Amino acid sequence: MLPLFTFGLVMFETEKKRIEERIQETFLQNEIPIPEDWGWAPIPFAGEWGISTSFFKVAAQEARAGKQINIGQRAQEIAALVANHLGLPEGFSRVEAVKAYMNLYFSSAEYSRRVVDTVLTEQDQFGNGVSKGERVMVEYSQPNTHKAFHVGHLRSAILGDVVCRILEAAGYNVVRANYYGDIGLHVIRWLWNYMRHHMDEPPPDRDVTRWMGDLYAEATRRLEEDPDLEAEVRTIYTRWDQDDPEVVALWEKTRQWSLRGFDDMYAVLDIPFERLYSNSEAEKPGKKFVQELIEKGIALDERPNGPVIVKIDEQLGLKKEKYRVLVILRSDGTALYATEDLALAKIKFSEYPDLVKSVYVVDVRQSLHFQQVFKTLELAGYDWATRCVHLPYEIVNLPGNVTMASREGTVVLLEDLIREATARAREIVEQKNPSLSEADKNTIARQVALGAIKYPMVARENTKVATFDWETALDFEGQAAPYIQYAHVRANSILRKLEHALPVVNAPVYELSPAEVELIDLISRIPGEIQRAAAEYKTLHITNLAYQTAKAFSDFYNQCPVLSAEEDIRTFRLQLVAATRQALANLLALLGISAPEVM
RNA sequence: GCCCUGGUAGCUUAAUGGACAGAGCAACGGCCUUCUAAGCCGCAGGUUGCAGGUUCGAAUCCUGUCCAGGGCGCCA
Repeated sequence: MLPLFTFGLVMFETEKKRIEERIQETFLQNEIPIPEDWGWAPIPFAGEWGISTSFFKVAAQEARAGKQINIGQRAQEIAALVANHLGLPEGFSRVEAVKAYMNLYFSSAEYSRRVVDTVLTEQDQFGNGVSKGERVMVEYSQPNTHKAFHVGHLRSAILGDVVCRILEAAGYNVVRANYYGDIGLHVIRWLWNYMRHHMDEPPPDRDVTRWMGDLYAEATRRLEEDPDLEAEVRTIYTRWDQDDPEVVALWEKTRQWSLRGFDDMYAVLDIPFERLYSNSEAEKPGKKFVQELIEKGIALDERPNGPVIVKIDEQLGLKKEKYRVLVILRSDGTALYATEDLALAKIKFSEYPDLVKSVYVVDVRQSLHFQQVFKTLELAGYDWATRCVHLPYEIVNLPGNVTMASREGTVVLLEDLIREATARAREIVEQKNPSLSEADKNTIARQVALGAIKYPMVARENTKVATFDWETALDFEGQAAPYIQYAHVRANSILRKLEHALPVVNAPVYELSPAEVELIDLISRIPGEIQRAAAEYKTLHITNLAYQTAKAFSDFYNQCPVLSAEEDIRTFRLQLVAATRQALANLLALLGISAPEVM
């Protein structure tokens, strides 16, 4: 059963209900069984606007019940029967039964005005669902301190941010969470290198994250050259574990440097967080929790000869291996990611007991890990464990399917990407709009660059590997964010030329052209697509719709003159342009991309 | 060995089990004294990896197989 909100039909709920009742009457009168599942779809022909349904399922049901029929023919018969009985409902201009489908074409006058008026009334709220009164937490980004922030880290940050924006628009109360990897062997290696070779060196004013990453790479190099030095690293780890004041103080100070660098980057990217967690804070609760699991008999303590483990499949009585074995504490008693993840989930639900979902935006390589963690929590008796969701995404690779690695020096740093993209966008603004002020040119360049960077991260299936290459990243044409921004700019440009205020209500509606119908149709789908995207955690539905709407507007722009049109047409077109500008701005906002006025 | 993803035009990709598989890039040919050409139009380009099956109907579901990537008790 398809949810009713699918395909933006939310705007026409009342009409649809009435029609469904009439269809049921037809079925009863003709002794046709009423099908279990019923679905409406938009009419898929460009420039045609309306709703459509098919009767294959009903006919197939009759065939299964023993009737000797040709399903295709019978379905068409039923479609014709229903269409006849239905007549022409109010608000529709045409009803047809064709190829077993019944197509109901909207009467453009009434519906187009309704769509345009709704957008212009609701403005930046257009598309948003009513509050669901439910809270959802989304954890995303999860950068490691003392390391660089590269393009590969971008997907979680941007995907998570956009998922949050979509959930908020859909009517959820969203808690945006980050989870810093601020302790672990990588951090200690960094500290070791700093203490031995850079003690008291201050971080640079700019590009702190790059510098942190450089020192980390240096540490790795030194340790590779002389593996014996690992002993020194382990000594520092022990000192940290035992709360040695010198090590802890240095750790806290340097950790702040990374966090400051991340804050700067999140500010540039316009990616906010509400609750910050770190694995250092989950470490001690994690160890305590492991102890509880041992006492409950869920975990098996093999120390000192082995680690603490949970034999999940055995606990569940599974014959085939599925969840396998999860190691939750090292044999030397130090914590693992799993230790901390168990505790963190508990912390989240004790802070927000009403979470209906706790989402983890983490790359796909950790799928098994999260299944294990969630299942272990379930075994421990926490009913909220089933509300934990791993939202996996594929990683960002370099051309040739090469994974970025700091050690290989193949990483593309976020700072560099933003700088390059902005410079490129700046050149183009200079060509297109030389008369703008320097400040405006810079702002626009920044908006275009960030849009171009963000869009490809959310405009593909989460489960598909993204490939980063400079050429594509710096291409501002075609199916990309600048195309959508440009459509917004053009709409704005028409409206700016108005001498008087936009006429607000009851613009007369004339016989609309296909380009106009297409545009209105797409705008009307926004509320439904937001719900669908939220239900499936799929940003792709929004990028698709944003691109299609921009494309429809470009068609309209080319085919339908606005300012030079005669009075009646002009009035409605102006409203349509205003509605489109609003719709595009709202869609871009959902993607965390700014909508420039000029570019 | 077991498990999870993906495989659609030269490249990047879209498509709720449904009406002719839709775009962008690249190539080629057009369109700026007309609301910004970061645009538009045209032209091409596909046995949806392969083989079976389910279904009235399969890119989509199932089975097998090939290719690519990933995961699998003390990495994160």
